Amino acid sequence: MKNPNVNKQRVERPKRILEAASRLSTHYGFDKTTVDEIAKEAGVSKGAIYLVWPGKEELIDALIEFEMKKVVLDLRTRIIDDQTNDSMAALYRHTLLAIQHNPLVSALYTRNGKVLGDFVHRQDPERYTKRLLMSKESVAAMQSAGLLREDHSPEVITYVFSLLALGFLSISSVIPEQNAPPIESTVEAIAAMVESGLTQKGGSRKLIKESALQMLDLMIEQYENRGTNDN
Amino acid sequence: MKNPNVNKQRVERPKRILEAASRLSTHYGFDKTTVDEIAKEAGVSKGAIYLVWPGKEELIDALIEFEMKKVVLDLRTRIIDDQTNDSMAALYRHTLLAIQHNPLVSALYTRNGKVLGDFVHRQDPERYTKRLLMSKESVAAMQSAGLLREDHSPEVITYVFSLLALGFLSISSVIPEQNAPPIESTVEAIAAMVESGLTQKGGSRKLIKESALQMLDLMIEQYENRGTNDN
DNA sequence: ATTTGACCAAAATCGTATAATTGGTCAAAA
DNA sequence: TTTTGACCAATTATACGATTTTGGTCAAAT
Repeated sequence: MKNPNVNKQRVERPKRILEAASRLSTHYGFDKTTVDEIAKEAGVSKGAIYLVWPGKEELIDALIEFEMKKVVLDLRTRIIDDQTNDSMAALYRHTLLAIQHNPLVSALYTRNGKVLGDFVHRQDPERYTKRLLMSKESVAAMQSAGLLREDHSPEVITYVFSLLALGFLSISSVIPEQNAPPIESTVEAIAAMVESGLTQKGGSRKLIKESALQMLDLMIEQYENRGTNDN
Repeated sequence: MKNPNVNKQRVERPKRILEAASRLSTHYGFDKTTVDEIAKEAGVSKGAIYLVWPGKEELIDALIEFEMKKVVLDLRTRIIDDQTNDSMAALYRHTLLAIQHNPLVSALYTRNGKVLGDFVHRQDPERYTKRLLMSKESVAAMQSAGLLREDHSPEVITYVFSLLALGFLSISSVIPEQNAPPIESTVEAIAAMVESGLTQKGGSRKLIKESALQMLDLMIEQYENRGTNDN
């Protein structure tokens, strides 16, 4: 406790382990990645992992949360950095790209069995069906704020957002990337479609960015609280 | 040859076999369905099947063509019957519903391994990636005719059409149907989105229907020619 | 001239004994 | 006190022979 380096080392260790697990899992899948390999990759012993989590299952849980948080943080900076275009389209575009940029979350979303393995599926199927896209509630809130059209129910809009993302993320396995147009133009077209088809004209651009960031900060806060808790 | 019933019986038999194969394959998948079972279900002997096709592989090929043709015919009647709404939105809506209505084609589109089995994947992967949705060429033609927006390339629009359909068809495996909004409202929202996001305002409604039917008739003709050929 | 179904070789499946791997533990080292 | 890694039980992979299933054939029946 005297040496702050030791303390820092200790609090950063779970993170290092998760990063190792992330690297290996994206490459070989959850099932094919062993606890031993993760330990080796993280430069710690196997026992050290069991000092943090009671079992591999809980490690995977933590890994998924970790990756989801990374995506949310990535999305946050994408939105903040983009100062030229505070539109609903831009918001959705950044969301798609942020998810696509993260292989594990992408696999989780598309239910890619190769990466997820049987591991994740064995449990109750609902467990990993966490919402990354806007929730029904957020959509409803945005409708009230005059940002999204109100002639579709929040359920339907949320559903369309999801299916659009799913299609975007899975299409590469049907149409090989070499036959596909550049991602940028695709995302651009999707975003434009969402903009003209689902948003309310004349909504405050400032409000869009604000409420999006508010939503994300809430999610980040939730991740942080959960991470602090026992597990 | 004297009795016309015999002749009719003969020409209809391949169809009966395909229908039997269709029934069994949608239920058990290609792999789990045996040639013998198909013969039993169709009320013919196994040899009779080999009188029509040289092997199971060719039977599956024929089955897929058969189902695709069914979808195209279904789509055709949907479009013709819908006299109230000759919009691009309606066209796309009918397409989605027609595909979704056919389990085999739906499985082919979403690459559902349970139904397709290893059988279809063993071959060159391109083989069964036939376009059902509008081709690049059709899209380009519709752009020239002022029906689709020209600020996206034909490739991008085709790609977005595909990914949207893929998302629509696969979402049920991620979000269970009980948690989903009614299909009608979903399709409605998607169609509205396509309409406002990808179509050119002021395009002739008559032209939309006309060119759609023209395209479908061309496809049907192609199926018919192929069916007449040797195999 | 057609159609059938018993028949066959090849492939898939099953049963199982053996070997290798892996999640998890804990006495010992640091 | 904290961390490690040899160790173990249990699960999973492998090998392989026996058994069943299945795609495909063809002499016989219709």
